[in-house]
Amino acid sequence: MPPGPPPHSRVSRADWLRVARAALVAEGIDRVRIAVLAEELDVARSSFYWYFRDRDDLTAALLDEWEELNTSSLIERAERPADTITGALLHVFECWADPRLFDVQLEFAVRAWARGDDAVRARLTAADQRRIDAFVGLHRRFGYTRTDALVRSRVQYHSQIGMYALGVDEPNAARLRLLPTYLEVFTGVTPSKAEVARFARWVRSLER
Amino acid sequence: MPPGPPPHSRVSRADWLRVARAALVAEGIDRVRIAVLAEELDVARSSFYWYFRDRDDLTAALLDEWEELNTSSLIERAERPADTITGALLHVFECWADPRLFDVQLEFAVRAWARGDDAVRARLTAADQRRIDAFVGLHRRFGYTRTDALVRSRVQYHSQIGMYALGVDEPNAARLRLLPTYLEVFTGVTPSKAEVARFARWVRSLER
DNA sequence: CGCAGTCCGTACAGTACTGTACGGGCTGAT
DNA sequence: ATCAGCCCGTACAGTACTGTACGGACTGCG
Repeated sequence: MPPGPPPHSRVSRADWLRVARAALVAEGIDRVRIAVLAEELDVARSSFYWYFRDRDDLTAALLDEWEELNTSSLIERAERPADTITGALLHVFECWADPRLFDVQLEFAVRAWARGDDAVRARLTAADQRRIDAFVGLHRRFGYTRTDALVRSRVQYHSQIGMYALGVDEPNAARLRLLPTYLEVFTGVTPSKAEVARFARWVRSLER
Repeated sequence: MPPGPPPHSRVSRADWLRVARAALVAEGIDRVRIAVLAEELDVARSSFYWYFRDRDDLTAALLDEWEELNTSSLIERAERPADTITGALLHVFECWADPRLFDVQLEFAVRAWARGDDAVRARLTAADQRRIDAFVGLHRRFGYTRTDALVRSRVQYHSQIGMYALGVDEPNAARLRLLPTYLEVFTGVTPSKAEVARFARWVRSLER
């Protein structure tokens, strides 16, 4: 087992990161304030400077966390083999349905952050490119032309990001009802009832 | 002609709004600071309190500006008559191509702002609903089913918002090359060469 | 020409932070 | 038992703001 923190340690680096990430998600990077986090953790600010060099050190760690979490599962799902294009898309959709695979709140907090920080923007742009490339590869394996693969990848990825940007939150039942139509618009192909039903079962199994 | 400001007035309310909007767009609402704006305008902070009650008064005015600008032209274009569904969509696309009809930077600054402010979020959600409703009406006029109209409206609006969220900026030539494919994915209908060519001419006329 | 009203400079008090200095309690290892 | 090293409390100095008070310059109007 991993060596836990010494018992005389009131908070850990992970605790600072946890409350910082919560603040980033809830109110944006500008309101990630050491003084505020210290108050939430009920500890003196000087504790912070034990675990982090300064505030920049903390924000860099937050960005690393995001990069580690959100891009890998998306790419892994896009590369997973499937019998049909609609089935392949449904593999990707798992990321949009399961918060453990893709943290939407964190994603958008980082996007808002990137608006005022060029270094963050650069890492975000690179991540977007890697994700789109994986989507294009997925379509190419099913015989779409280069242009079709690019446009459909963009429409799919952009509309998902856009939906999150709008903060749409629909109950799963309504979303599943529209799912076949989404798949048909996205791919130009009618999905089989079986694969849609399988995905619907998977989503409902998540709810518990 | 409108009565200009008195000559002994160094700055106007519009000046304050202008630099505030620039700061909002560039760095987010949290960095719209009266002291900073005053320095940019090269005027004392006390001038601010002549034109605005306090900082909240300024941010409310910024939100009004956004609501006035960005939603009306989008809805107007969505309601404009057309011979084909693709032609109707091209009317809407004018907003995405002409910064005078839709200020993308302002739009996303407001979306980032809404993440940490419930009142802003409420106005944003209402605006999104009005826009989507206009899109759905457009599709219904061309015979799409309720479900199809809703899904296609969302895919179109969300993917546009998502593209902006990603900060994609492609040269017009590349974008126009992909335009027919986008239209076909969005509508399920192949656009005529004539309407695409007409739109391309209009875009290029904007560049000058 | 004087006056009412407009607009801004200066000054003050207060708030909310940042980073650093320093000391001390607590811990496990020797 | 003591000691090095970990972790945090307190205190200090500095920065970047906010809103208010007040006076004065400057304007068009009677």
